[in-house]
Amino acid sequence: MTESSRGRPTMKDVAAVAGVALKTVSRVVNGEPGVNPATAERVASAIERLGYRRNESARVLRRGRTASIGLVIEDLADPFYSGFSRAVEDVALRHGSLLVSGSSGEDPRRERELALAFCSRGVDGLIIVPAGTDHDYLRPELGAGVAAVFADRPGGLDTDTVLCDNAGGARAGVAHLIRHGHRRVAFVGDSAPIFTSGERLRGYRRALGEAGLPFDASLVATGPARQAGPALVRMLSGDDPPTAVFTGNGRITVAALRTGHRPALVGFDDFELADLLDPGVTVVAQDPVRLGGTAAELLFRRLSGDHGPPERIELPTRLIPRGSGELPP
Amino acid sequence: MTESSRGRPTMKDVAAVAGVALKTVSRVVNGEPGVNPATAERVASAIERLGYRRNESARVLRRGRTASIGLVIEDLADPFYSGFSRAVEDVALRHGSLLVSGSSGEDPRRERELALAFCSRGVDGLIIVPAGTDHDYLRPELGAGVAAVFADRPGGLDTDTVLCDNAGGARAGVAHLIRHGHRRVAFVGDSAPIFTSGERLRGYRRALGEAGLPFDASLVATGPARQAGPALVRMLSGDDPPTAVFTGNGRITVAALRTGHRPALVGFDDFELADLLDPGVTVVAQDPVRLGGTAAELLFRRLSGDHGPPERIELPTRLIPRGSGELPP
DNA sequence: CTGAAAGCGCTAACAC
DNA sequence: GTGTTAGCGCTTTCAG
Repeated sequence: MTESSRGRPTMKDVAAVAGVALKTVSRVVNGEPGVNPATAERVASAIERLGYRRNESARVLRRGRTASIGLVIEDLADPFYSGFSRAVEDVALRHGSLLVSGSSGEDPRRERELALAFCSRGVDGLIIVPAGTDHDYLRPELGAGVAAVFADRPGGLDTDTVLCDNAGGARAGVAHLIRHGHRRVAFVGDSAPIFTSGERLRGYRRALGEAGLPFDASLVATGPARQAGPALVRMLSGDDPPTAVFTGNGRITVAALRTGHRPALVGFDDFELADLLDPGVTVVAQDPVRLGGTAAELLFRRLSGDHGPPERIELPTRLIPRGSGELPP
Repeated sequence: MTESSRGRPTMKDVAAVAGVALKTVSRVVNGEPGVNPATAERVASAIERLGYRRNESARVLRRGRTASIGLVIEDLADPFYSGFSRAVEDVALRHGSLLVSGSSGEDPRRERELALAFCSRGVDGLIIVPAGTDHDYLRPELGAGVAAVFADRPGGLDTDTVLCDNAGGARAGVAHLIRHGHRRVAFVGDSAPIFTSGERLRGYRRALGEAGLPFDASLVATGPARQAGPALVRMLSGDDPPTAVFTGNGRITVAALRTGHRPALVGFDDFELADLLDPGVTVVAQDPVRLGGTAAELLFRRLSGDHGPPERIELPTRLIPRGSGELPP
């Protein structure tokens, strides 16, 4: 062994073996110009022989940038977010960055912990699906040069944000049901304080209003997905039950399907096999891959020096009729 | 501003503000014992005032450990791996570690790149779902003290490995079809060189053998998931078609369902909504969450100093009859 | 084209 | 209890 005792070889070890100065090794490792090809060759073979690999931690300490970005989402196991994350990963890869990620589980404290832990590790930028609304904790980090993009929901800071058209999508979905003759349309959605849930509820009310239908609070149920099924069953077995249901996200749509009841149904979010059920499930689809990709592109644009004013991008949704939304009352 | 020019405040800055030595700040930040409560309080308030946060890169450079682990999977967007990843994340969180992850896309070169990039960043350990079979590239890293666990498939190195009982599961699934009267059972699976695919095919053959049925190569199709549908259709429309199909993974099961044909079917891997289709899809379920959790626990056990011989754990599968596997020939 | 020296922010080892 | 010193492995000056 040539290197100093146990542990990985360092540039110093490589330099010793190649018979050059440490700085020359650095030049070769980083592909800097201005090294004699013969020297470079000697260094390269020393690197090979020693199995040398650059220590990123040391490099980061010196340079300040890590070529990594942090991602905070709600739950990696949710298909929506896993597609989203994969898109972010792909963009990161294309920009030579690694991805550090964590799930907040809709807990603002955990979101904060994760984001700050990522910053401590010197990520160059953050993509955050906000669990909370207060993001003052990020101020010092942004001041220190970390870029941040909010995705899926707006955060409590004026930075780049990528959303999808929640209200418009919900409005289109509910209007679709009304167009098919329904006058009592229920809304079963996520917990009310969640931004996307509120927006979708807003779209629901708007569609009702535009059709001249009254808003009936007894037709609205919001809460965690696991309560959605029972809530829907209660509604359907009450007096003057709804003939159609709009579900506020993919998990709730599935919960609704599991109740065994089959009212006319349009759900927010597309999901695998929606087309194979009987009837096929009509959905308002958003595109998690595009959402993630857009957020990541925005982030890397900032990282490469764009200092324009914060952008707010809203992606469109798409209504996909498959049968359940076209059932008559 | 008290701290040196722009950029984040350092321990030095905190020390200056608190009127103590740098080392005292270090003690407080790391919760080391032996600091006068009053002093600690002064330091704490200086930290608060300055918005100080410990620089992990510097800490890592000094200590050698990062409190982070690396995860290489096939595709984060695949529900199987997203459940798996989430389980790893949860265990990592419990051990105070962050997760750096990347998708190999079944490309051994990319697997290697990711794993080595993680090592360069000083991850304490790796969990790898091998895309390739040669893992010599990891030898220097293991030598330098990085722990590694292979999951879902064995790697080319004698380290801890967590698999599921692929052959046994497939055998049980195929036997189930045979028990329901089928004598011509097709196998549609993933590309042959993939470990899990080979094992499942082995289980298929074994079940045939045990039932005294001949192996007929024309009833076997292996390849990427997108070719599975057409291959199945070809089989079903040939002379003497199969009356039942065993599909080798979740994606292929879905592809089979999309063909519109409805032979008796048992699929490897459970998937959401399998029970809501008509008929419900009988599956051999493995548990990605348990697989990921087990791999992570194994890794952290090594990281906390267990030097026992490499373990190889095989998790059981579970046959879930739902209708499609009980159809008569 | 190549090298020597300084120092990134922190922790480990040892004083006081 | 607290402070001083050295140095982790690298990049950044600045000199040859």
